[in-house]
Amino acid sequence: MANADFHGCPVRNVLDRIGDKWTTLILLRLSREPCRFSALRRQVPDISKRMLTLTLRNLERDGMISRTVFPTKPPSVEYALTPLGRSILGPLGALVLWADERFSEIRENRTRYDALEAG
Amino acid sequence: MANADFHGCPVRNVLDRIGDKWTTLILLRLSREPCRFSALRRQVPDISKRMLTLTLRNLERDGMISRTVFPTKPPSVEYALTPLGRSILGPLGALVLWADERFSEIRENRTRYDALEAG
DNA sequence: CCGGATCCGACGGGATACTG
DNA sequence: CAGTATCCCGTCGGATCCGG
Repeated sequence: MANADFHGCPVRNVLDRIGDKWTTLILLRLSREPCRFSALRRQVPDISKRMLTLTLRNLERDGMISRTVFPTKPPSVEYALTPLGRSILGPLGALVLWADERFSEIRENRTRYDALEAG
Repeated sequence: MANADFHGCPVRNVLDRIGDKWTTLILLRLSREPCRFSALRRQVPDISKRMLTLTLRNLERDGMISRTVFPTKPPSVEYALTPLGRSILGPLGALVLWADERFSEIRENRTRYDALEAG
């Protein structure tokens, strides 16, 4: 297994999750209401079936979301946040807020930096 | 340029940074006091010169840290948080706290999930 | 409808050697 | 001391096809 030296670091484990491409978007979507697979696909634009499945599996493995199968025909599956999953919404929301407030400033910094580099 | 569709999303831009392997560790280290290149290398275990340089450059480009060159011989360079960089410590700290509090629970969930998969 | 299996390109990041 | 340049490999993630 790779990165064996990081298995014991809580911060790295959490950042590896929320830092990936889709996890945060899924969590934010599920924070509004439980959601089925197909509905998630439509509401999280551009995600592939493969990555949606993998992201949901990882979140389920961590105990952040629950997976409920309804034996209808064809079957339907509903995903919802667990208490553990809901508990990260606070810290995550603070970060999202920070991003919204400061991003224009960051973007200005980047263009200015890049302009100086070009000269 | 890749991921052109994400350039306008504040959340993705921020998560792409703090989600990478070293940025958060650097920020936390600099939150205690300004620090020189070599000191950072020693205090952030296992980081390579290459990745330390790249991470610092990205943070400087975003305006999160400042870079001050002292024309001594040999030269020394000091990195420090800017006000913008300091402003993310709150949200980041909340996340780190959450990680520390919940990681044991997450790890138990993972081992239980993996045990069921194996059976 | 909800996935799993496979193939493949792109990118992050480590190791190493060189520079001012 | 503080980087830069090059090579290389593992992983992430998209596309596609197959199955219950």
